Amino acid sequence: MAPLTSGKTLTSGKTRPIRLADIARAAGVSHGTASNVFARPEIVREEVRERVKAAAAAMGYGGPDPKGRLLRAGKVNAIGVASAEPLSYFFDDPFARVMMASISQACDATGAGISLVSAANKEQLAWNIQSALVDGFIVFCVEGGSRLVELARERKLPFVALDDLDSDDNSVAAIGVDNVAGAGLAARHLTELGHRRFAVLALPCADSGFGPTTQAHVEKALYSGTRDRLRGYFAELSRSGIDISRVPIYETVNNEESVWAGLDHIFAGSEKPTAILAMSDRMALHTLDWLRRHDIAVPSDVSVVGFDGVPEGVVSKPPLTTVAQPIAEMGRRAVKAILEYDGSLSRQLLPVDLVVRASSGPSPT
Amino acid sequence: MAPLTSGKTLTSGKTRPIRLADIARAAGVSHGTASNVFARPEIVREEVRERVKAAAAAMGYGGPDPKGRLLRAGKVNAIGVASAEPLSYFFDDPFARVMMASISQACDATGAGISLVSAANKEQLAWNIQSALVDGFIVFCVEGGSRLVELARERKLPFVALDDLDSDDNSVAAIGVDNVAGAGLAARHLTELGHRRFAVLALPCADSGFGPTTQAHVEKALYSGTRDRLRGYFAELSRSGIDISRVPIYETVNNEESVWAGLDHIFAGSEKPTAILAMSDRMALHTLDWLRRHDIAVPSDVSVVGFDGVPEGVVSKPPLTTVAQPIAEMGRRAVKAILEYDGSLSRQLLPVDLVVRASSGPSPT
DNA sequence: GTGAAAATTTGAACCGATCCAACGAAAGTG
DNA sequence: CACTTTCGTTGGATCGGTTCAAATTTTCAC
Repeated sequence: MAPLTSGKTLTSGKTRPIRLADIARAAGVSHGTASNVFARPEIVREEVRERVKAAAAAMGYGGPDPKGRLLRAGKVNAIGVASAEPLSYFFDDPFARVMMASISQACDATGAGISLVSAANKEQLAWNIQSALVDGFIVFCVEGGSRLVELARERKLPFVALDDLDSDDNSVAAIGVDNVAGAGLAARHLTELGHRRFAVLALPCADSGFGPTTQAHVEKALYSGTRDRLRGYFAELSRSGIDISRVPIYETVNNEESVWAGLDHIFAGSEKPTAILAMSDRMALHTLDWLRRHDIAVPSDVSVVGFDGVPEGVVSKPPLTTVAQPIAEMGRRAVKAILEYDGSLSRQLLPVDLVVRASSGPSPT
Repeated sequence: MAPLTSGKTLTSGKTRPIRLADIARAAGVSHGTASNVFARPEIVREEVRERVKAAAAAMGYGGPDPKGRLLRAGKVNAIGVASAEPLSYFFDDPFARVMMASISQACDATGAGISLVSAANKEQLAWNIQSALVDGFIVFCVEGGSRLVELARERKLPFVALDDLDSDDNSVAAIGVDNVAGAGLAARHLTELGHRRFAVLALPCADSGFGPTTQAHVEKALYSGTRDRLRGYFAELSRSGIDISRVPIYETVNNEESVWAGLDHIFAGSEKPTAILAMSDRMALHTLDWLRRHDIAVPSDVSVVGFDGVPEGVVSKPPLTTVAQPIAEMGRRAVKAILEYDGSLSRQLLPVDLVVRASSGPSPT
């Protein structure tokens, strides 16, 4: 039906895109008027308007190029969401997905677009952040968060770190939850159920891969959430008189392989835990899979408590007890912080909720 | 630690961003040289380079603004992914998610970014497409696809329609599957199992909401996939001697509410089906939920066959028999089509696969 | 027919960079 | 010492629009 006009014109073998100026010349009007025809048609006399539109159609003009407009307007009307993981993280990871759904709803409501910024390797990341066409960044702070924050800060654009309220560096705008308190809630829930033998599955602490680790090592974690959650667990366990130095900690990379390796390791010992504290629901869900495959009953043999509150935890077998973050609220606030940036530095600590479902129960011993 | 320089300077109450030209002046070099310091530092004499960098740091310059670079460079190095649904569709819908994961992997591999383009309402959509800073579009063609395609076409940028190989309009680059053949596979699978009483859950045909519909109405569906899948179902059922005029078709909007309403309607009749043909896995999964809640056993009472092949179908109760699209391959090809656009019009029809799992079995009658 | 008010149109300035031909200075060559 | 290279730097052109004050035309009242 519509002709396959290319928007380019063939001149001596070379092809050049059509500009607004070309249309203006063809229609015999000034650039200003031509621009108005597209941007504010109502102020242009009808006859002229039609003439310009006809010229545009005849030449296969695709409308004003946003690249040009952008420079003058200054605002891109899009926010960048950055992570140090590959782009597919946004669609694969349960926590990221819920967060993104919330962010996108907030963006939709205000008409802002979303640019996904990420990278397979570190050099690429820097370039991608530096050249992202956005009005601000929301930074996902898992693994490699601090570098990301540094890069975002250098752009001198509004940005907010998600879930990385590092108490050591409060010069960064951030929205997060009280990881210490949340972890404490999880630990207390289990001690109240009579559990005395624990194991912790930790989020990545360094770029070092996965394996058994120690409290001292976790204290140096790049991602403050990892550190704070461990502090929360241990503070609560100590209060119940549990010798935390004997609680095994296994550092994972938040995927099935490393979680299963961790459980293999933890359950190989002689003093098997009756309760697993997982720093993410994703790890907790992989744990449930592993336990089922090893015919260990949940929660009668082993209790599992996650962290995050992702929807998959509702339908897992059994449904997962977890520390729920107000993910939707965090997303909304992050978008608001970028879009309504006023130069101030907002650091918001949101409360978490212990959601008790069927993966936790009284200690068998 | 780092000072909270704002990248803006305060002049008589007004704030103005710092430009490369400001740095050049401060450092006493031409703007050409200042540009080189950031873009090709190796061709600038070290002494000068350091001086410029120092000036930039002192003034709180955040590096060359990509907005400026963009205009000159022409390429955005990002592809737009458009849908007529709200932005959260990309993170909520199982099919979209798998597709996006594949698209994002392909983008990561080439260093391209992703811009999500979408809109709550129609006017917004047009504007968003017209002003998206992208090098090309991948258009998700469910509901409202044709309008989207038209909008994308007007931008005169490379674009490819996903899953909308409308046989009536082959002037559009598209990557899709053989919907007729795929639907045929599903229907034949069920007829071979002895089923004779069918019901069809259809994807949206018009903006008209949901409710019972007819073959004639579906023929006019905006989204060609809906039409073609019905054609495929009915061609195969007819071949088995089934009176297709008596097969109920219920149009849904691909969500739980409309699917459940459809099933309420279908199972309210006297001639209850033994087999449900769902045009998407999402609908099929909602169907499994509905059947479980109504104590209708799958597959012994009713068989269900979906369409898409999303991962959720593997872990559903029972696992879903479906017509699997090569989603990952489609995503890869779509990205390739945009990034390596050479002016040609590629229309690719990919094969589908019947994946038999536990949601289909012999007819009870 | 005239002057003022209203409606349109114009054209230059600007947005913030990159690119490149030309130029100047330093280094190398015979 | 004159002459060619080589290296670094300069400044103007360009990318494709938008904006706004000023100029021009049209409309309208008297």
